[in-house]
Amino acid sequence: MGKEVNMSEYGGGDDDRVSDWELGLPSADDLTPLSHPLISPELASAFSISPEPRRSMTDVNRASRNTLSSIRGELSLSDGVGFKSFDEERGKDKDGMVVEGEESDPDVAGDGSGSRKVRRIDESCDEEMENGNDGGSARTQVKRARLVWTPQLHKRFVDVVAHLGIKSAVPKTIMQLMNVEGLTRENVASHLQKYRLYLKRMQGLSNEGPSSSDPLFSSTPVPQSLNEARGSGHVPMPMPIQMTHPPQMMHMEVMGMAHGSFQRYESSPYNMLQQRDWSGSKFGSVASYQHVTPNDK
DNA sequence: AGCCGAATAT
DNA sequence: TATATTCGGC
Repeated sequence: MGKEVNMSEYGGGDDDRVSDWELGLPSADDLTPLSHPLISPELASAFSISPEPRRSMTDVNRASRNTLSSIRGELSLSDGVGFKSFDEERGKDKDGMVVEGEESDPDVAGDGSGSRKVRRIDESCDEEMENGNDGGSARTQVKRARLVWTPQLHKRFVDVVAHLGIKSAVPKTIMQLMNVEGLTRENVASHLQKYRLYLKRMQGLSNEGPSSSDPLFSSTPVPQSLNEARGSGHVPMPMPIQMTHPPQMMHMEVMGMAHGSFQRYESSPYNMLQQRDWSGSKFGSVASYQHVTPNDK
């Protein structure tokens, strides 16, 4: 159930890569045993912290699958919909996971190991508000958490847009090519809107007239038939995006952050810190959903 | 109907 | 500010 991914070979070298990758992993002895609680039960109960989500082997296996699938090119946003199992916690599993601190949380980058802060662990159940409506449709749409455009996600977005050319770079197409599980057209549309404004500013600021050196405006014909890639149980192959030109970006620290900068995507320390070599054709960035605390109750 | 893009909302 | 949602046009 769920989703079957036809994992025939993509390139063939994947297994080797994974093996290499595994060499770098800590041995089982180095890891904190699953059974070992990070917070003592007393402490937990004292603070009304939910008593250890208790990771089972099932959980571990699932996380493992997620990681592997992202390695082989399938991105996925931690299931935004419906389920929020606790072990999907941010900052944990999934290799290059970027933790976006919401509100107050200045440390993030620091510790690579050890103490993960215990931040507001609450609301074990906030879905399902009762609907006193009469009649019938019991469809309660669970609200998705806000998508956080991590540098990796954004990079993929930019790559896809660049390779589509400005013309066919519309939300639906972009979404399809990005091939990120859970990413919606609306997500992309919203981001695209902002991105276009950003490009417009860049264009107007640097020099007048449509610069043909900008890949985005050179009307790249859509490569192949990227439509029709769906319908049949065909596994969407991670698109081997390689850019003809480096992404159009400049360091704009000089102009101050008032204008121009598209967030800090280009210079995020996370990039240096934990970006593997995405060069080539494999992708592995992961985005995270931020559960914006709606309202404490 | 579905998608897009701008405007507006959170 | 970043992202979501709404709204009008196609």
